[in-house]
Amino acid sequence: MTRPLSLPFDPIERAAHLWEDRWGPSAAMAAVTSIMRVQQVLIGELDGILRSYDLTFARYEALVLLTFSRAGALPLNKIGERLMVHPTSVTNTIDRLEGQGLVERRPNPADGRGTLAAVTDKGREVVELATGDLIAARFGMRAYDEEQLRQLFTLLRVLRVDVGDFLPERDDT
Amino acid sequence: MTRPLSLPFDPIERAAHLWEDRWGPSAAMAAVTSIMRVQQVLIGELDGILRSYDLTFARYEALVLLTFSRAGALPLNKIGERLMVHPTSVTNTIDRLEGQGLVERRPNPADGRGTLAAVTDKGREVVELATGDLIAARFGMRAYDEEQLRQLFTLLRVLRVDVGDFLPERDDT
DNA sequence: CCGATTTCAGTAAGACTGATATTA
DNA sequence: CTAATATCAGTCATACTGAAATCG
Repeated sequence: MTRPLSLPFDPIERAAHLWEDRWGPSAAMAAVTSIMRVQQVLIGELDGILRSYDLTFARYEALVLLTFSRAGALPLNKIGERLMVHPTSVTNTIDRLEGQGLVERRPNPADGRGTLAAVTDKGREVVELATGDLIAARFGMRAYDEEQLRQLFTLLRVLRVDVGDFLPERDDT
Repeated sequence: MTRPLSLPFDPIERAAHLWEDRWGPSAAMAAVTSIMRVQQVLIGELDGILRSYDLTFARYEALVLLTFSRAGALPLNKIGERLMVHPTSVTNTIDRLEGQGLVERRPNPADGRGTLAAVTDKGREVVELATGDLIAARFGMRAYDEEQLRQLFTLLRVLRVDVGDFLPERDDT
């Protein structure tokens, strides 16, 4: 992306003012547009960092998920559930990781229909290195302190609950 | 996207805990992952709404931008600047809008190298209708009240300033 | 000549639909 | 039999690189 020097004004704020004059309250529109823009910036930076390892953030997430599982292996459908991606996208992601030797496919001993994706040793090495780089770059979130990061997480979780990504913690009393 | 019924736990929060045990503070990772997920949810809903008009959110944004300009027309490079998209993407976006009869290309009278994109009457109609639908859907942000929307905007602006999207308002005293 | 504007050709990653083989 | 699992083929919108034509 060409970074064509900062605009002298906030383009989203400007749009919001014009919006307000024409269609009324613009807070939702301004927030949505901000999310889109921030996501675009972040994915650009993260994919840029991961390019050295021939990874994208999507594939990195899958790898990390596998290293988090006890056996270093998960059924593809579980991967899709956790990462919230389409089954065909999981197949595609694992194809690529397998092609890079970071993951291996095995039949699922517990379900003859299923396949497990298992991290290889090389996969674990790459995750460690890539994670180091991402942490050094603070995941592209250098602008925020810990408190702000928590605020963001909490605010965004409101929507994730609302769309039914997961059931909010039940009280076990 | 198959919406495979809510998980009984927050997958991002779970990942954050495992992360913490292994690599330390996870707030940045949790926030980034949340942004990615929320963006995915929102783009899915917005593009779904706009599909009736054969639009995507990206093309809708370009159309709105044009209707906000005085003459209903802007040079392609200005569109790219405001929407923060790559020049070739602007060409592609305008190609599609033009193919749908929502926009017309004209030579830029002020710069022989340049091209203007101008909204057509049909383009203005479609924007009105599509905007009505988006507002009815509250831009996918039904989970939030006005105060939270402002918080989100403000928090996200911190990053947009940090990466140099625009110069924060100077004080004209 | 240098630089800005736009387009084009080509590549890549991802999201999705619809169909299919396999197995619970 | 139905439903779940994974894959495949193919489509689509987008992002990008590199090169080129045009003009200031």
